[in-house]
Amino acid sequence: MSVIESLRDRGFVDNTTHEEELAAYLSTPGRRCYIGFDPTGSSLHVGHLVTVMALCHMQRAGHCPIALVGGGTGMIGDPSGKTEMRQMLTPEIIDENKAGLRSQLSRFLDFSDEKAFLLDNADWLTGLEYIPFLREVGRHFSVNRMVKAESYRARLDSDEGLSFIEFNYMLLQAYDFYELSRSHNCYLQMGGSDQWGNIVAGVDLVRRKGGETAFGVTFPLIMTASGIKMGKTHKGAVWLDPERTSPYDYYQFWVNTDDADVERFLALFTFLPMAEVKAVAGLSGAELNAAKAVLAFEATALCHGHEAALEAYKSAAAMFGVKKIAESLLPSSTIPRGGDASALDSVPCLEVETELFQGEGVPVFKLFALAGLAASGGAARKLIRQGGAYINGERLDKEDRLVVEADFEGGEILLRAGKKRYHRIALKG
RNA sequence: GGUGGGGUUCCCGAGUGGUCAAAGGGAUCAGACUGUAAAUCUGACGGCUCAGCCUUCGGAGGUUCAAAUCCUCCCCCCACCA
Repeated sequence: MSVIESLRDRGFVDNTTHEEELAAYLSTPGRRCYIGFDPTGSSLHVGHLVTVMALCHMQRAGHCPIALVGGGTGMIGDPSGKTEMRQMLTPEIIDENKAGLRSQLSRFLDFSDEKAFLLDNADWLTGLEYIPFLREVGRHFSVNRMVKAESYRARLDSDEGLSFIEFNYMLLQAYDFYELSRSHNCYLQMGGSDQWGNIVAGVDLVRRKGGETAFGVTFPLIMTASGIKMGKTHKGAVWLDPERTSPYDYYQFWVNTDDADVERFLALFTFLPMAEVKAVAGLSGAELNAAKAVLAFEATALCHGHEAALEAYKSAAAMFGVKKIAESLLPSSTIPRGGDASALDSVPCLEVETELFQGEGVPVFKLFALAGLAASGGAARKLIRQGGAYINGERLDKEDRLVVEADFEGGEILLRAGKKRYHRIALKG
């Protein structure tokens, strides 16, 4: 099975340009393909994962992925899929974000020995000169057609309008593709479905300027069954950066996957064989729940490593109970199947001075606020009032109950807010 | 530049002098039910040192015992016209 077929099978493909030629292009190993990443944030989040996984699949299939950081285009801002104008980024912030991107991508891709590249389009975009650019690139673009592109139309119809700087985005992204085709022999660009217009513009430009065929593939926008953009939660994005979203929280994010999404997500976000993934379709109840654990385990292992995944798994087992995961369920997964030892190590922990708990002690609601389980002291009080706060497994009934040294078991206290959020408090020293 | 319409608590959106921390919906949080899911029901939902106090309705002043609501100036947004 070719990569492209395999990607299609796993649900990655939304649209492609000239399908047959593309399949032929990819039948030779070592082909280059690229995806652009906006350096608008210092960390990637789950919403980027589809594109990252696609690059992984390419690399595993023997091709050479290029992650293109939009250091240049980031100074413009892509209007696609945005209802309002982007904030322009300063070069310093872009630099910082680039560094973060690189470290995260290298968890997924092997950048050694030119097996993959990380490039920055600032390298060729910032030096462009206006008049030559217009003469060489601009003349290939029909404003009539650009205006019809989905990415612009939404903005043209909106109250916000479209600024001229953003209108140029398409030309620059198209130019990227042209540049990569020449400098890196790269003839395939992939991206989210909102990038279709930009990608096609690049394909056209490569043809017009070089007379060569280039290809484009877009991925569907992944929505959860409840209709939210993948990776967005109430709290904002689920980050790939362990500093921002701990491996434990990352694991929990996946465990909390909607029933209806499990099979689809296993296909997209793990490398488990499709034959096994498809078997999940018929499951329900506890079995389906076990499949979520596998999904969480595999996804966490990919992003944070096997060790971290194991820890998150154990912590979950400690708090929610050990689940038996049948040998026959997704057998390729390396998730522990029996009920082995559990650990709390990956539950976030806050160290506090011992003195605080000597004498009077500290009112519990303050601890909840301190640990970040409640946004403020007031919110913590509310939580307790509603019966959603626990200390060492016991439900609290008094907001200002004082916590003293004697409450610590083995130097630690386990706080719990609601059903799923835990935090440890440990004595310092 | 002209004319008209707007800016309300996370979002949408009521509210035209006191009864307004401000209707209703969404989102969120908690509880019940479950499978750490969904759906449903219940409660919470500006802040706090929480039976009380403090701060909000674009900004700054003013009128009034009392203003989100009235007046003045300013800022910003939108539509149409230029």
